[in-house]
Amino acid sequence: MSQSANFELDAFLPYQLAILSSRVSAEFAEIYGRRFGLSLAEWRVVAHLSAADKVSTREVFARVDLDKAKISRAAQRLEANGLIEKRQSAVDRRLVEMSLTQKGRDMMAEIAPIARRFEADFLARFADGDGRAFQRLVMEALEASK
Amino acid sequence: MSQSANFELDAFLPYQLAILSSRVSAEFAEIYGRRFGLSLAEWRVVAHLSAADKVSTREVFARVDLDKAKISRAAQRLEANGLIEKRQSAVDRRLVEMSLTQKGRDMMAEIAPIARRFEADFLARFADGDGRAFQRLVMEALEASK
DNA sequence: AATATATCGTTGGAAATGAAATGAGTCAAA
DNA sequence: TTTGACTCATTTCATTTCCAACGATATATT
Repeated sequence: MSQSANFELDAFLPYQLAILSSRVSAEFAEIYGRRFGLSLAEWRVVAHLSAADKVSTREVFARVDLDKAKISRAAQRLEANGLIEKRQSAVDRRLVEMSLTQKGRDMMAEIAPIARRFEADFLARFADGDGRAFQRLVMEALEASK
Repeated sequence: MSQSANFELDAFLPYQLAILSSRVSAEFAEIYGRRFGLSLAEWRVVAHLSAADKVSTREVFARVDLDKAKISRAAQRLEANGLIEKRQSAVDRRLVEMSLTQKGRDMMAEIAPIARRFEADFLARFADGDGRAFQRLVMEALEASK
């Protein structure tokens, strides 16, 4: 009998990782969704903008793991809601430079501590120093899979 | 100036986790997609069935982190392709019992070692014993977030 | 038994998604 | 300086997804 067909999905790391990630994301999305009406794509865009302003769609695209169409649509909604500004780059007129408005910065100033707290709470679920170890290993895996 | 608005998305664990998970899933999906024409949902269903046969949609739903509609549609395609069988449960006629056909078992017998190899290769990217440590911590996190 | 309530899997339809097409702009080579 | 090959952001369109409704069945209450 082919015993190798007997496969334990639960013990399969890619699956475990997917479950963990989707749970954590869903938990956090619940917060910024309920509180600020943001979608995941919108959250990522404003979060990225808060660190590096004057950013083109293309740069966001390169850094944030969303496809161009999603970013473009997220940016449209963010602009409509007054959270970001978009303007054509003077240097290269194909590029759209996005930046947070004051309203956008205010919102990020509210979300940032909530996000940090969320992360801290998550890490606190681990025993002892395991939280930090976990984060270190996640970063190691990210480096290795680039 | 509100410095707390300055948020480093790259260093935010939920984001890191999402990136890592989607990269790993995409890599593996490439394999079962190209080689067996399976979607993610289909892969999960057959993988789950390989360990526990005679399973209702509802049980798959409970264990596999997919919504009912997706499972139902995945099962339809799998049945159409002769990989699973569906029959009404004699005990409770609302339930649909799914199980792998011989063809389905054969396919899983092919995929299983590929999956195990994929996982091993991924773990080997880590330094030293870090791979096992990582998997242990992922499981710890899953337990803690139930 | 009759009725009400809950659960099962599937389906319909609105919304989201992603791949490719589009149109505007840049740049290099002849 | 014209041509052609690229690149950028948006839009289009076919597909997928998700939620809620549905019909069928089961269970609890009267």
